[in-house]
Amino acid sequence: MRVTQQRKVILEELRKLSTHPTADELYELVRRKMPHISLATVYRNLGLMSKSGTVLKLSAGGGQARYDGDTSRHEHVRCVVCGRIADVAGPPSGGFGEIELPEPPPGYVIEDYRLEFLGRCPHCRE
Amino acid sequence: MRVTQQRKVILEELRKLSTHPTADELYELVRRKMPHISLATVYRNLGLMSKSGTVLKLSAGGGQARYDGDTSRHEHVRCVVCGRIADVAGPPSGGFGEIELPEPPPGYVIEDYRLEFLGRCPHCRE
DNA sequence: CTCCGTGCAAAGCGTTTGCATGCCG
DNA sequence: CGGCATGCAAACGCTTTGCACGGAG
Repeated sequence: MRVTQQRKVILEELRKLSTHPTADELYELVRRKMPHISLATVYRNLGLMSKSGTVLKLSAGGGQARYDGDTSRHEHVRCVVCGRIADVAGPPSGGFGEIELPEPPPGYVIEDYRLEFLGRCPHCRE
Repeated sequence: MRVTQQRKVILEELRKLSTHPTADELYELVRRKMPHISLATVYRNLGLMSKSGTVLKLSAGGGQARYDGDTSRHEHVRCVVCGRIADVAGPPSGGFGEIELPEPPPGYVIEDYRLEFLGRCPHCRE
């Protein structure tokens, strides 16, 4: 995988953030450093980097995907109103962080889990 | 909320299934009973019913949403290859089923969680 | 010099919506 | 009969893709 200017800037900007931006939020930021980059390039590289495990893709429930430059196992809260995501301090003490995989339905294999908390962000609490 | 023929058939068909169909899978089934129903109606009603809590919308990670006629709290496995969903027998013993909500980030309120297991269905195990 | 990666624009996919008609209550 | 729900088709939002050019190795 070639090291292009675009890839470097995309990853740098993503890693600076703890806001779990959407592709186009990140695009806007990257554009300040590299005004003629295209949104397609941002999508393409976020796609590749999430497949290779360099970044995490937090696919929303129907809306836009959000991306996380921190790939260590940690949990998130998603605001049910605006979709914003924040890191949850934990993990454990509560028992998540290492959830025991259950008995799979016949024929299935269970390999992993996905846990996310739902709530409201400061901006959406009315 | 009016009781129309369409709504009755949609809900009946969904409740017959344990396959967690997508909107268009359900549309195909409903069409056998009601050939001139439109896909928009299926979407509209699944939307309304999931908002009112009559059915569960299991929003996929970017792909199509799937729907569940069983609204009691239970967990699912999603096949990472084809997206198919099955019920997990549990819950507990493993400690999920009642996950303790963690300390929220400053300003946030945490109200609920979403847990789903990832794996492979019988059809996608190569 | 060779290709992979890029920019641009158009296509794709699931879902939603505007409008005129139809049917529930 | 009044008004919400439907069917149809077009619009939508996010994401992906085809193509010709440009820059990394």
